[in-house]
Amino acid sequence: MITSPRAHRMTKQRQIILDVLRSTDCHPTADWIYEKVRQEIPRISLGTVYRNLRVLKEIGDILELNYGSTYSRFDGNSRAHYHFVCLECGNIQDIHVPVYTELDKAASEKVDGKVEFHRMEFYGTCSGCQ
Amino acid sequence: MITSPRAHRMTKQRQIILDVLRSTDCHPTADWIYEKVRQEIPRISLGTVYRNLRVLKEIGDILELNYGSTYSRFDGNSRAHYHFVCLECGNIQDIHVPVYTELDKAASEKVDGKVEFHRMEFYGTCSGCQ
DNA sequence: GTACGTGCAAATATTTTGCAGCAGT
DNA sequence: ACTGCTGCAAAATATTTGCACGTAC
Repeated sequence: MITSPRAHRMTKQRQIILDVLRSTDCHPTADWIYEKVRQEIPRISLGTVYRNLRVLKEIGDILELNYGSTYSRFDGNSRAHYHFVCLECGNIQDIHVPVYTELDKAASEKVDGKVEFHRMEFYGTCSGCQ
Repeated sequence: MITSPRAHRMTKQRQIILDVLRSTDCHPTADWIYEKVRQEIPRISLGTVYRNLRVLKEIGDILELNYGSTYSRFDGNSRAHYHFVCLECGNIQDIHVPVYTELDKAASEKVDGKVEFHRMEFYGTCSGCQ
């Protein structure tokens, strides 16, 4: 018998978590998502939110960000893109520039292994904090 | 009276923590550093290690990395450089390529704020995990 | 019907902090 | 001497997990 890859069920909880994440352009924390989803499913637990965020990340539907904080933020846009992090307020913006895939090749030659992709975060001060 | 910038004292603890971090090319966790420093100062506390890592980071002597883990890793090399993270084992290598400072300028034009620097991490599989 | 998913609560893991005494400058 | 720093222990924070029941497929 062939071991099939683990099937994922689209539960009401998982769907709404994904919807919440896709409907915002901020990069929320697990707790922010929890509060938001609770407006639709009041009895959902924080554990369920975390479990679903992990699954969605493994599937590749969302990204987990952890830039300088003790907690993670999540991004409903899984296409490769860069971020701008404000050093003052911690806010994160998406940056709309094409991804420099050629950098992976340059890095490959300097590394003991196989490079698959990269992430880049720009840091500075956002206009609100100037 | 002029408020002077807060002075930092170079204690035995702080010096040894910095020495430990500078003498390794791995990117250790706070706990790894704690165990290492304990060989020299057996009664040091983990709280002291965390407090000093924070100060050293603020001074700019070390870097705090948190790429995909629930815990931070630290880097005794504070000059700008890139990292290669193995997706299998979590190991981190330094990459010796010149830093692309021109990317900051390109990002500046797309961002609502002032870009000061960037960080980049390459992901893939290290040779030991192939 | 099967086995993945859920809610709940307790457990982990990591990092921070209050306090009284210690030590660098 | 002044004030930052330390060890200790407890607290705070974020995330994970065991369990019995629920539900997507």
